[in-house]
Amino acid sequence: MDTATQILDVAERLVQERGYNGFSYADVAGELDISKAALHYHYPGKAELGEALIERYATRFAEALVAVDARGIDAAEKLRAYAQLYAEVFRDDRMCLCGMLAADYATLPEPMRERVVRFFDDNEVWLTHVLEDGRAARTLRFQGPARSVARTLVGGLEGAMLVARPYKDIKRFRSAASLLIDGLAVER
Amino acid sequence: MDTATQILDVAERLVQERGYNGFSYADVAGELDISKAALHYHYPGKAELGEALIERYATRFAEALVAVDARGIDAAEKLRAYAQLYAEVFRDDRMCLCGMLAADYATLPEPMRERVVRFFDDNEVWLTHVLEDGRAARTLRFQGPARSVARTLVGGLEGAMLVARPYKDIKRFRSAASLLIDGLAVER
DNA sequence: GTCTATAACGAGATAGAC
DNA sequence: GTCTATCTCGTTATAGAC
Repeated sequence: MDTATQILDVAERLVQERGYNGFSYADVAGELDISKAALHYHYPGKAELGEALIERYATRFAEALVAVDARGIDAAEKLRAYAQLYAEVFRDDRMCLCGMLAADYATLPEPMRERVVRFFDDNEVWLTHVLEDGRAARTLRFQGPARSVARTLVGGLEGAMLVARPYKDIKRFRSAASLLIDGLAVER
Repeated sequence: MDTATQILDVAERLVQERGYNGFSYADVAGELDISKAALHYHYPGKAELGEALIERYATRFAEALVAVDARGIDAAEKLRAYAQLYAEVFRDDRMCLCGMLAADYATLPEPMRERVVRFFDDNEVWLTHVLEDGRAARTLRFQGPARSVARTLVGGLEGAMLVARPYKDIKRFRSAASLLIDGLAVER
């Protein structure tokens, strides 16, 4: 695997575990046994590395959502698949990259901020469509704008990860995710 | 106001805005126009300052919950009052102190970790009682253990703050909080 | 209690050799 | 592409005077 990718892998994990202000070039270089200078060759500064991290994470997440759409499952199942994406991130004590960066938001350079917001916007758009489809098909039941429910779901899942992480207990996360989603599914 | 309290006030805001790894003794000293050494006199190290921050925050929060109990309102109204506590924190771009520290959890000294977890535990206990009371009085309706719903609420509100903050939009927070809580209230 | 001065270390970044 | 060496600055912390 090429160095640039290895750097992203390590830095991604470190940000998800420790936050943007909780890791350094020295940490990444140390784990890969390369010099900090090599890191600066691939990513000129921490800001550029941060942008690359969000870019890759958001792209992969978007692809995962396309894959969910391609499964041909109903809206309620899509929501469960969506929560499952978060559950996979939660393993080995990671927070959602953009959830973590939302906490660090006030200290982020502007280009990173924009990409974090776009990540949430994209998630909301996808969820909004799923929710509207589900309501139309009567597999989901909720009141008010689908967009509001979508925002509640994004926040609810991000927060479930945030609070469950200190307990290192994925059941805590799964339990909250189920309550959030099953509350929307018809036949409860 | 004495210096120790002024320090807590400034440090609290900085942690809530920027995170534990996003502020420094120099930031606090600069805002108060005192020296860093004076800061070390009142709080020997960043870890001790951090402990004092959580201690005061958790105490005030617990007092606020006692005050809610003293109002003599029904369980559904108590939940709305609980969400209102979060809404007040959300003003001027602050995250819940312990929600922020949950993000920084991996980098915190052990004494701070314990207090963060205790904060969430205490919140869950209070909410669990409210939920059980509300279910018994038929002002709240939900399935499964009250403790699970309590955890979903804590996570949902923390996450709503986390995600709404980049948008600087309290309506985003209020909307999510309402959906979380009104979904539990009878007569929907 | 508060200051100045300074130590000790780490972070982000650059220069230039290989 | 990767290295060593170095720079500059910020951070946490201490010593000792006032």
